[in-house]
Amino acid sequence: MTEIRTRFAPSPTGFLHVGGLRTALYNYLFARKNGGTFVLRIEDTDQSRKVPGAVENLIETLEWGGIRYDEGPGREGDVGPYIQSQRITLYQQYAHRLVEEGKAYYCFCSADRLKELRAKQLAAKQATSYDRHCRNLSGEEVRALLKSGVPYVVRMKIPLAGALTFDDLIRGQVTISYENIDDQVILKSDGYPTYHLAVVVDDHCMKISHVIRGEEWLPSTPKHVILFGYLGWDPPKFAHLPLLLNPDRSKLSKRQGDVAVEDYRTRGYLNEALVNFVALLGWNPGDEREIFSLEDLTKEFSLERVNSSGAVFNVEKLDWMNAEHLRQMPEQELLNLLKLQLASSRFKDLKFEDSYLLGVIRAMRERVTFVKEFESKSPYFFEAPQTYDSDVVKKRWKPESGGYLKKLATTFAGLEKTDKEALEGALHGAAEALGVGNGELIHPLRLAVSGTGSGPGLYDILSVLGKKETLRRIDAAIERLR
RNA sequence: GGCGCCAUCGUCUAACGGUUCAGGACGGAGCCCUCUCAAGGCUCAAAUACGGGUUCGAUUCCCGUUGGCGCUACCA
Repeated sequence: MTEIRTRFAPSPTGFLHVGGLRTALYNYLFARKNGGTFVLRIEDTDQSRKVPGAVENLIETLEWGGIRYDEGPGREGDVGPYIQSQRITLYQQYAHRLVEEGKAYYCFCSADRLKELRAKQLAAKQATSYDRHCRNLSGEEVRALLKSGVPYVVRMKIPLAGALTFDDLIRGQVTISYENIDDQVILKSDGYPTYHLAVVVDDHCMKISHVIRGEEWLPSTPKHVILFGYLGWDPPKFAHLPLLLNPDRSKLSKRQGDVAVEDYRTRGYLNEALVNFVALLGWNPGDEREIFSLEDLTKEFSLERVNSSGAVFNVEKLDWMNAEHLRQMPEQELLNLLKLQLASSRFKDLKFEDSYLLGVIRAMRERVTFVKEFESKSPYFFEAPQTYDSDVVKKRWKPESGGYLKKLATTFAGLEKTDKEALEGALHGAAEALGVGNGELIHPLRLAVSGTGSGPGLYDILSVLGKKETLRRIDAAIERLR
């Protein structure tokens, strides 16, 4: 059996798209699952669309997602280089070989002629396609044109009649008639190959066994299959993934929300949550599990379970998944994330003990979707309340509350142990002594220490804050809410 | 326009001709738990696009229609 080799081949025209993340992920998972190799190749054959820094950004973002390539830029294997602009002579050799063998031809048609042809076809309501004008040039004509320095491209010859059928691992057999395929340009006038030539040459030279890519490539796959045949190579197996869609079911794009992986990263999504989420857009394990680590996915993934219809990128479910991953995360890991978050917050100058932050984590973990919400949803763990929620004051703070809390404070002050049980016992005792229900103390106290009416259990808050801080906040509240 | 792909709750999906009043999850509604808010548990509403076949039997297979999307560049 031949070795499994997959590749992710983005063009460095900007940031990594979430659709790209999923494509990369599936390639990575398939390789991992089958003991194969995952290759990263940069397709930068369009000079005009190059964006500086995009390659570095792509790699960095992939690594953030935990998708580590085995071979690629900076991680050379035997079949490099892995950047197409460094391989152009290779493509040129093959392009000219195809011309020599009569499987491709020079085309000297100007952009203007092509444009005109197009306009004419459009006006006549015909399919727009190249009219193969240069396919019929004589040897002398070609030599003369070449000699006079007229710019040219190389086009592949598509058979004039018949049809081509290829197998797709996800879609089964796909058939397209040759008459619907253009004599595709494979080498541009600037000497760079087009995607079609480069992808075929590289997938062969890099010994790629499975081409797993987006569905937008399905219509051009026949061209690739023809090229593999012309070059005398066996084509790899193809698997065309369903598209990721906007809520309105158009192809996922900017405008209708974030599409860059980096955007989700800065918005606070966990890498494992985003990866888990995109993995499930088009694939499922066959049972009802939904929460997976990258490692789990590696064990479970199979191309057979990839489906063929497009999937809407539903942020609400992503949010839920992020919360799930947050809840499952080991405390120490969450602690590190929280420290990072705090370091870039308005509390960055304050110092908190790990044990204190761990207390915050235990109290808030079930209540947050993002790490930053530890800060935004419960700022009272990091600073005393400056104001008190007026609705809660109206509902919970009665004229006698101040007096009750004063009494409660005295009880607390006398406490030696201030764990949850001791605090609860003390509060119950105080309520009984005052002859009121526990709620008459609990609610005003929550308001006093947190400034809000919602959040973790009161005793959890108190035990995290500690006795001294609790008493200080009670005093402040009595003063201010008088 | 031409060609191709796709079609189950609002969304992600399960079902690989019959254990199905079509299952799960997100979101929504309600109830329980409860010091609040969450989390959790329980319950409810919500789908096989349409029309023909094939078959004893179709969500499942075939055809057509409709719809959506993609491709149709010297972009990938």
